[in-house]
Amino acid sequence: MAEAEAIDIDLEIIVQGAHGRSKPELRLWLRMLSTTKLISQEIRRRLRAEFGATLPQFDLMAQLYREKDGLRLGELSKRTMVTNGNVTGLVERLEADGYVQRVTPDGDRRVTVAKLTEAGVILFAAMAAAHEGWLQDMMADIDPHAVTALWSEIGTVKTSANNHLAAAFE
Amino acid sequence: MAEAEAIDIDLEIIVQGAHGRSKPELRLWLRMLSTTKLISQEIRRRLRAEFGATLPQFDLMAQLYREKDGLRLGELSKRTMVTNGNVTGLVERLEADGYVQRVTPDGDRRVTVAKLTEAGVILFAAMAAAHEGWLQDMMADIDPHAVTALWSEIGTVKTSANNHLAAAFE
DNA sequence: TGGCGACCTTTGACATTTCAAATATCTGCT
DNA sequence: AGCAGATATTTGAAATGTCAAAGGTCGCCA
Repeated sequence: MAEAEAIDIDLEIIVQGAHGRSKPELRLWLRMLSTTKLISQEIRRRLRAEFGATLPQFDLMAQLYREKDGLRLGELSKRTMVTNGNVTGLVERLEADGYVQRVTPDGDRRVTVAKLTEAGVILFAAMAAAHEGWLQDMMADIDPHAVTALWSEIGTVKTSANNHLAAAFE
Repeated sequence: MAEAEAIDIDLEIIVQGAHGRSKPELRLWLRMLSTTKLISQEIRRRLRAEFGATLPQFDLMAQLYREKDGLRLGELSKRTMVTNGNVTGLVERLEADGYVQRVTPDGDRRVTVAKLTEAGVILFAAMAAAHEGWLQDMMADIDPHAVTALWSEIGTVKTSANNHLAAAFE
């Protein structure tokens, strides 16, 4: 299958107009976006193939995994960067599958707390181990120093972006 | 509104187990993912607010913009990294809005070629200009040298990932 | 010339996504 | 007590996303 050649074409050919050259910020963004998309899709494929799970489910379970007491849906929403309405459905399906359980605490009946079931803990532990391995595999060709350096540099990107969001004009 | 504080919590708190420390590759991945998500969402908000358009529509139009003769849907699918089935609907809606036109070439009736209409060209040009500005804004706090360096380093990430995809075992 | 296999797009079933509006519940103030 | 405003979640509509299967069309070869 001529699947591989498709991969190099990619999003990076976006915008940068007929004129040709585009601003470095735009180039960087397009490369970040296409790289992230590429890796995400690979992870999604493998999660599906090996565990029958989706990436959003994995993300959600990851948050619950490190909070044994569970999380309110609003907290889950913030941490997964997913809207409230979306969390509702995600949790619903995970509950139907028996990996997550919903509880309403006594104190406040507006609140719903989601936590992993035992089956959920077991499944997630397996997925997390595989997931980490996949990443090491996919990043195997990168100089280890570069990995750390990149982590740090991308931190500045994130900070900068955070400081220039239109929404949060408090 | 306590919107800003949510942003720093984020995906990065994924996985890395109860044990704490996680592999550098995983940390890098989580940071790339959360940063990309953050910026994507901001762009989506602004596209919607200022142009009533969605990000996938923008992406698709970007591809068509630089190919005046249009693209076959399969090509569009590869370049936007979106599945075939998805492209069908995307193009359908853009056609309904009058920004894209579908044509079946004489030679091969299996093929559908999509191209921007005049209205599409005009709209996209405006969006692209704004889009580039938003990115420069969001990346304003980054050292310009770092922007270029990052672009290059992320290239190695992309290459490495590409070389370790499970799918393309040709 | 008939048909098989390859190629291109659409369709259908689901899951995820966002936004906005609707529900429920709680809190504090009068 | 009682209600206004703040909080928390759900719902509903529309778009996007995947995958697998189905539909056409084409090319080639026996």
